[in-house]
Amino acid sequence: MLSSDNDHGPRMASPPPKQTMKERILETADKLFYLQGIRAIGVDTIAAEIGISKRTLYNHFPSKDALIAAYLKGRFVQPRPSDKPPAEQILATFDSLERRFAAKDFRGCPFVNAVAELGPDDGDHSVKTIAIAFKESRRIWFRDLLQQLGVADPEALATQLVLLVDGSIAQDLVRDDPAMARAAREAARVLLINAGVELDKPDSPQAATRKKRPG
Amino acid sequence: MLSSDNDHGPRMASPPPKQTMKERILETADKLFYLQGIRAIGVDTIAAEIGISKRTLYNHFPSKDALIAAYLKGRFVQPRPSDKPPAEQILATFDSLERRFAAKDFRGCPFVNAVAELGPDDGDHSVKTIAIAFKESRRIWFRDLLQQLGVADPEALATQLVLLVDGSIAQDLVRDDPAMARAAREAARVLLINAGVELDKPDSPQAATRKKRPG
DNA sequence: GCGTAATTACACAGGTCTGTGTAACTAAAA
DNA sequence: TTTTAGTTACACAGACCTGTGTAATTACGC
Repeated sequence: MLSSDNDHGPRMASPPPKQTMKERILETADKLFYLQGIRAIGVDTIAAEIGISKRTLYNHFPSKDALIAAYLKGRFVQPRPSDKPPAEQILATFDSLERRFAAKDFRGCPFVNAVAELGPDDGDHSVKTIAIAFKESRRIWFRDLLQQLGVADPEALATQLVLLVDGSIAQDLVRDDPAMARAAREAARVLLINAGVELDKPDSPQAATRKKRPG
Repeated sequence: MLSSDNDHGPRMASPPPKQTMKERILETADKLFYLQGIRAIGVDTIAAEIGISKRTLYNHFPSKDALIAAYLKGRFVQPRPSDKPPAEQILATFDSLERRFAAKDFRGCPFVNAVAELGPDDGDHSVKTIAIAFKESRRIWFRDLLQQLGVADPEALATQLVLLVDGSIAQDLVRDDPAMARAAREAARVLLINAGVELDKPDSPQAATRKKRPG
């Protein structure tokens, strides 16, 4: 008996993976869509990468558009709640970004990329809808933390923080420079301090000084 | 004398435009590439939009890649020098952004979009090279203005400002919300003030206050 | 063994894309 | 007029794309 690479059957009792076929397809689509681009990857490529027939792929997803939507929905993960102080959580966001930038397989924000790629031709508009929901969820996450910190205008500051996040992502996408995350972190520190948030670790005695203007 | 590139020669007697065929192609490619996406637009579509044959297009550009490169190079425009005070110029950047966001035909940063669309399959890597050069030129523009203002670390602050620019662009791309530019402007104001820059118009008495933390 | 359900191989329709080849046409320059 | 250069119409190659149809195969539960 061959039982090949996992085990057998429709729901294969695979020792290591323990994945549904649908999960395997989605996982592979996620990798290729994100790394190479949605338009650049055809369903044949995905099926070939897994080693299945194109027909099997279409037995699990009715169309490529459905696969794209599933891909984006799968990328929509909420940050898990943390017991660390809110200010630390906020700054840790940028540390996490820096780590992801340093990774070889970082290719920007999948939602922004999808909107840029698919453009206004988004068939059922689900792509843009998902992208907007994701961006808003990030903003809300910041806002709630800022509310806990008691800042005067959490809505406005949360928006400014997501600008720094998305800005550093866009910059890193074209420049491949993880330092963009550090720059964003520094800017976020200034904005937080300006809003009255007390930060314990003054890890950079930057700015607030001013050279004399020549003239 | 060869009387430049429009005056006469093999061009058709077009009364109003006075454009080279090459310019017309590039102009149309620019519009379609930017609005619909590079991968979404074929050379046939561009030729049809102008009303010329595909053959003519290929007589002026050896390949679609060359046309893409020309499109991006054409988008690479330096901001013209201004005699306004540096701080005003910096903040005016965000006002200009807000105006562009409000326009119906704004679809994000063409360079970021191109990198996102073409991905790592960028044939001769010219796309990413151009994109990097553009982003850097923007940063340098900010940096030089900040140097004139005498801030302590113009390099770092310039980077933070471009993060706000690109962040607001990315956010507007998915959310279609020109308010992102205002949020970026407010954040830029805080960063400038924190760096010791004197701003004359305090157009928003925001932040710097802090509600009592519950607990 | 038998039934059931997933999967496979494979062909194919119909569309799009980039890029080329060619002969005829147009209009200005010489 | 003759030459020359740009343009046009049109066919076509070769590739890729999404999605379907079908009959054979596999491997399970019973």
